Amino acid sequence: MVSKAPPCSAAATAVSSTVRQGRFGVWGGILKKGYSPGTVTYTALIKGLCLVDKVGDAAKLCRTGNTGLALQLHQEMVNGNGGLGSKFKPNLVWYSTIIDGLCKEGMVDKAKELFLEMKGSGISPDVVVYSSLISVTFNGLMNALCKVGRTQEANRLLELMIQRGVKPDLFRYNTLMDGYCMQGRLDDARELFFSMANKGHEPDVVSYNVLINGYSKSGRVGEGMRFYRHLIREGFKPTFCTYDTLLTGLFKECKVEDAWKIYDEIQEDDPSDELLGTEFESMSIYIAKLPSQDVGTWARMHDMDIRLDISSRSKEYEMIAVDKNKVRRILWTGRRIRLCRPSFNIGGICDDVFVGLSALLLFLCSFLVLVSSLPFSCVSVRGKQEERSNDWRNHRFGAITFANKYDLYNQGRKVRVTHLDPGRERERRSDSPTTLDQFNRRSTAIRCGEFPCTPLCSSSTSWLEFFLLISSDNTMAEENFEEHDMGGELENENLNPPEVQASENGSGGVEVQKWPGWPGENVFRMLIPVQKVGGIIGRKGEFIKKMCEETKARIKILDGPPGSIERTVLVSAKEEPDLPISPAMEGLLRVHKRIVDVDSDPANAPSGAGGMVCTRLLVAANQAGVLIGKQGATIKSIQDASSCTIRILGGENLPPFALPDDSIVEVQGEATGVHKAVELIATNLRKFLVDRSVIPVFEMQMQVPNAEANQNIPPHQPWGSAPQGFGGGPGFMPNPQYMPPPRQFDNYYPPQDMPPYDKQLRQGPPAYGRDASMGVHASSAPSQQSVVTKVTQSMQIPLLYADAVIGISGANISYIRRASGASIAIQETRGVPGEMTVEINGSASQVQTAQQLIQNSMAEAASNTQNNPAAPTGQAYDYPSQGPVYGSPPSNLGGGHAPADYAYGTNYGY
DNA sequence: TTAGGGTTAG
Repeated sequence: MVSKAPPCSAAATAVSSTVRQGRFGVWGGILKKGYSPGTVTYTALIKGLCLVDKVGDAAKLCRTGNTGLALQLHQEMVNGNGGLGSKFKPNLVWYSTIIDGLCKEGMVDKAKELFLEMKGSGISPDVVVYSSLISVTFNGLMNALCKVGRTQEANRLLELMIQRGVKPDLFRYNTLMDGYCMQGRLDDARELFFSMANKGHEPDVVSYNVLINGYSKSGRVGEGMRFYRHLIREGFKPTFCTYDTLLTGLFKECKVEDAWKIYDEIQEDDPSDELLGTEFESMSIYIAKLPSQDVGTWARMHDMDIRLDISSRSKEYEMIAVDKNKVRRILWTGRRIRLCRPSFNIGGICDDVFVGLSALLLFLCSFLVLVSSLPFSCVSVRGKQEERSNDWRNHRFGAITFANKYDLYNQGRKVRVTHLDPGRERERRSDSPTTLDQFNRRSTAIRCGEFPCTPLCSSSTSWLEFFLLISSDNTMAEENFEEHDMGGELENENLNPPEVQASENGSGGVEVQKWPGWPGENVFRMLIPVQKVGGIIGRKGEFIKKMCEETKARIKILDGPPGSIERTVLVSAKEEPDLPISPAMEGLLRVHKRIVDVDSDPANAPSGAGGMVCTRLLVAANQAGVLIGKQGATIKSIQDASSCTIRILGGENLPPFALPDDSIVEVQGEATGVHKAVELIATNLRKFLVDRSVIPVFEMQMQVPNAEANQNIPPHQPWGSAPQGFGGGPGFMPNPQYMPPPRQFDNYYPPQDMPPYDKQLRQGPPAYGRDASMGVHASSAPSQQSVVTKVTQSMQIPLLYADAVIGISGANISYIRRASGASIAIQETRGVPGEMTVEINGSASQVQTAQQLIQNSMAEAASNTQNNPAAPTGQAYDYPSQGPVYGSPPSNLGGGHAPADYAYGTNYGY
């Protein structure tokens, strides 16, 4: 702020005279320009305003951090001394404004003093004055140290207001309800809601929002939903806040399916895109906690066209395409591509310097494209690289895939690639349009020489971005974007010089090869128990050799880390698009046949064939997404056709040698069925093609031991054993609802990619497996809800620690809620004085995180107490109890009673 | 007759 006030005395004189002449505009302009007047000037201005009956404006000046001055002037007025005092007496507006200013600055006692003084001088406070005091009193309630006293104070004040004939207005009711909600007194809030109409105030949308918010925060979102339905029935238009609070509650309580329904409703009811143009915080919170392995949910969110804010996008990749006519944004997760509404979030982009830079570049590119006559299109591929992963490849491969997918090279387009590597704080770009071959060679150089598969920079994440400037007048039609999956992470990377080949297409014609290595290779990875390895290789390699010869597939059993119970069989072969079963599929099925001893002729089936077997395939996350299909349709159809149970597993189920983005497809059932399922799975996955040259990379990476991250995994199910129930395998806890009380955890911070304690708490298989195995055919709503298994845990905490756990203004508990994602309710422990019950609800990891954070808070408080024995006292807290458990709720409140039923006690101590 | 205050979400 500039401080260039004219010399004080001169200014004061100038102001006084200016103001007296009513020329406020001049001074308003000066103030707006950033001049900071000195006290003398201010005083002169305020006095001048008062004298010309602009009391409100004068008092407003006092409120902007000038309460001291205001009080001084006030005193002058009251005492009647000095120039102002003799001419101006404080009136209702003056008091009102000053009191409000004091309240806002936390000087409640001084505000009270003025309140009394005002009444003493015969000025009756009106609803505005009461409101300021009540608001501050209620806000003060959030302060864990004194809220009990403040509740009563606020109630008394309200009562006084009513007694004096000052009627609460709609705002007041809403404030009051919110106050009750903040205290967890939801039943009181609810009663007040229903009693409002009787007092001549129909609830408005804010009234509903307050209650929905209250219920959402207290883990009673079901009731929040009822109010939401009520709101709709009454013909109100929900606001952004309605939805965001409701969604927050639904996500907190893991009612994901309901949340999606609400989101659908928003889409239906919001054709103007008013609401959807804003990013839902609730979504972001949910998404931030969504495991990247949860492909189904990700895919579904993209199907639903859910917008993500910038932080949520860090989990995925974003492509922005600009061509001469259209600007499009494409969200791309798990390499599934989705076209979104064209929009740029400038505000969000500014959150991140690099992203801002990228956006700038992109805009420059788009500017070029749009204003110049150059027939260029610009495509940006970017994403956040996570430490210890090889995600950087995805971006580059994404760029290549993009170009390949739209056959840009073959159409004679030239592609200019710009790559930005902020981790190294330098920019690298190719200055001339490249051919595919040049591009590939450059990519190879990047991959081999300049991009180790280790963190690019010291921070845990860094942004990577590629720009393609594609010389074209081609229109990348929207439908092209819509339906394409982007294929595997290594898809269509071509490092070899172009070969000129021809292959027959389905109609018998000859089609020139589209790009070198076209169409690429199928790669399948099957996990097998080590004891089955011999059965595949055969004596002197006879089996494996024969299988390779007969199927034309490459079959390799990868080395595993010492002691591992599983090995990977990698089967690859060039795709033959016209064959119903590609060579690699054939190879995979042959290997599988050896594993499960299944015979194509059931008559020759060995005795084991009728038993239950379990086959596991390793697939990239995006492949798992494809297998699941829209609403789980694909996985269901495979299960139906094969009579098997198929589950997609991730996280702790992965073997140590799995790649970061891998999932397991586990098929359980009768051997013949499992074999059929494997065939169907392979059929679905054959469209994921990689260039031959990257297969060794695959092999190499899978043979790099990564032991420490996975050492504690419970042993996998024994091969071929009967499918287990949903209780989890050995090493899993039973239903966590009945777990013993939590212990102290020594190391809270888990490895980065692993949700804490999921290993211990996970119950049952992931949702898709479960839904499918239960034979759910109801097409309307497959239970996505179970994607996050809900757990409830209670902790008994001495009230001594209430302050530590809740924090000032609930700051700690809010933080814990937010950090853990769990829904946390605190209430008195019935029958145990001096203790409170903290009920935590959420996914296993959320609950565990919350528990740990609570314990941390307590431990910290305990150590502080040791250092400072005067610290926490055993004060009882009522935050945030559910229902009117604490204190004495206002008697006869609401519930259809007459207005006269408002009785808040009688003595108000002002 | 009005000023003056302003509720929910992040």
